[in-house]
Amino acid sequence: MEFRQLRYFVAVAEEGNIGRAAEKLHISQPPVSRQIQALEAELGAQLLVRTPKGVEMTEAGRFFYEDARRVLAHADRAIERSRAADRGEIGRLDVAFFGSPVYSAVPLALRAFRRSQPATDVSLVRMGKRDQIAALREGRIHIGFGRYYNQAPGIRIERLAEEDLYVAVPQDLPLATRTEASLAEIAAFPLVLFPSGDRPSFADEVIGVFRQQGIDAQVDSIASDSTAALALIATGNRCAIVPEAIGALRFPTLRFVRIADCPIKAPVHCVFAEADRAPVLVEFLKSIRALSFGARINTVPV
Amino acid sequence: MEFRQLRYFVAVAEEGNIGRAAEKLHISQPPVSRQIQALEAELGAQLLVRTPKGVEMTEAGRFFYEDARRVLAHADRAIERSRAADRGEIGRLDVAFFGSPVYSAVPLALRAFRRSQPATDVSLVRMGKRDQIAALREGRIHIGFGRYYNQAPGIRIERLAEEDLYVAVPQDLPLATRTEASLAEIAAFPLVLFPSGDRPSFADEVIGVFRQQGIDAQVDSIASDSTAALALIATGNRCAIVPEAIGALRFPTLRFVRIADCPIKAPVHCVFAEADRAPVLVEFLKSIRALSFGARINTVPV
DNA sequence: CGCTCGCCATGCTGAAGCGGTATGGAGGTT
DNA sequence: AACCTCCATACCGCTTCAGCATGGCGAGCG
Repeated sequence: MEFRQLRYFVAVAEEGNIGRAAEKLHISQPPVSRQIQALEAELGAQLLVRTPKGVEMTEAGRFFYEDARRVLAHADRAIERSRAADRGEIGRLDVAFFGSPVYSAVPLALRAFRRSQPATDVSLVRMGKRDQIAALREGRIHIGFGRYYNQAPGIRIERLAEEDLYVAVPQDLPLATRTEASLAEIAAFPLVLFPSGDRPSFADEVIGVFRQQGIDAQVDSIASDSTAALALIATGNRCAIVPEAIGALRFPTLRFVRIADCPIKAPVHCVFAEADRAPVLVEFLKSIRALSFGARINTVPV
Repeated sequence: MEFRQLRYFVAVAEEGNIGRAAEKLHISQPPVSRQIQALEAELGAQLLVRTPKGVEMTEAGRFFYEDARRVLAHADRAIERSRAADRGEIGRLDVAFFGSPVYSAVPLALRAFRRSQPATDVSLVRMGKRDQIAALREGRIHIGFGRYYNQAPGIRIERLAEEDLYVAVPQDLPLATRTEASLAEIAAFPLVLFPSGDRPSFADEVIGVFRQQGIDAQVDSIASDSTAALALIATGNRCAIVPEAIGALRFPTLRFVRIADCPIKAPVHCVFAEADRAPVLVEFLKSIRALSFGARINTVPV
């Protein structure tokens, strides 16, 4: 069976006349007759009864007509869908994240993408940074979000945004009422670092800042992630250096104070496989590159 | 787009390797490569990425693979359905009836047909005998049931069954308690005939019987149909000659008494267009010809 | 580092299928 | 009875397909 035969048959069925159908198909009449005959022969069923006025469908013909139309329509849809998939308009984008970007850059990026490609699906999983690289290599994810990545062959790292640093302090400390604090003032308190796990991490950056400034910071503990760190601080008499995005976590007994003399910012990076040509990824990258993350992230926390 | 391309692509997608797909398709490798290329060119989308180990589907390829499978399956179903329709296994049978056969032969016939071809649909409409002939000619119905038909060109009339005649009498007449009655005895009462409308009819037959026997029957009235006739009789002091099938109508104040010396029976005929080759009709005729109507119709009425 | 192997793409050839023109045949109409 | 309409058939180029042989590319191995 061939699509040609379906198209010819549908035309004949609708015209009730082989000659007129041939005209509509912009070919001559004999090929239409022959293709219909071949079709009937293959089915082993008569589809049309030839009358002096033209043709009429048999019961088998009526059934086949309905199906033929559906098959043709289905085939057209298949073409359109594959093109849409090629353009990144449909399909699933698999995204991984690690750490506090989940509070800021990740939702902004996903929202922008789903707005530009509303027919796509997005899956989002938490995944350590090393795991993200492995998953990218195996094609399990298209893109990962996090703060600090090591260079890796075949993996592209792009900086999306930078966030100012804040210090998270219990509300009963005098520092909590200030609008700004200096690193030296912060160093008076035991410091909670995070996250534990893959290096380098935000914890390393924070240590580096104090070292660079020649300030002797006292490390209280290393929490697994920012949430755990804030919970620890809420026990009192500790503080933590956090990226602005953490302000999204509104612990009732904590305050976030801007660090006045901080020489660094907390970056947000995305990682993806250089060789990945998945249209959804291409479209996603377009949409996040068009985004201005800074403007929205820098809404004042707390 | 061609079915060949869909089949080739599905094979390649499932094998992940053009050469192995070609083997499975029992052709050589180059045609498969070329058809896939042609498909990709037509879609304007890359479906496969060529790797040293074989091929992998792109996102567009995965979408197209799913659709291609469905299109092929749909096309196969279309073939099967048209064949089934050709065998009379699916489709709709349009049936008309007139008069009391609706109480006996029609349900038996329909039941037998739906048992042998359970996937078919049946529509049933009441229609006068002349209308039936016209509807047969225009293809609006496949078959009609009734008692008396005039010969008509192109229309085939087949006798299906014959029913004994009974007299319907009010229960308060002495006749009502008898097991048999003679035509002469019946003629003592005013007679309700039916139906009115197209001739010849059962009313003509009943009149003919009395005339033939030299009995002077007294016609009370002509009812539109058997139900109306029975309702009239229930008013008292009248009776009607009815086919056995009418016994299905169990009016509480009526009795049905067998006619001892009746020289005729009431036939049930079906009519259909000689030229009608509709498979559902062919199958329906097979199933009713295999039926023995008599045995079941002659269950004792009342 | 070069060799080999596996896989896909390409060029060429013979054969099959498709569409076009011309024509025949059947049935209904005037 | 002649004509008309419509479908089927015969024949002819042309396109397209499958097969064969070969080339190119990347991965894996010695």
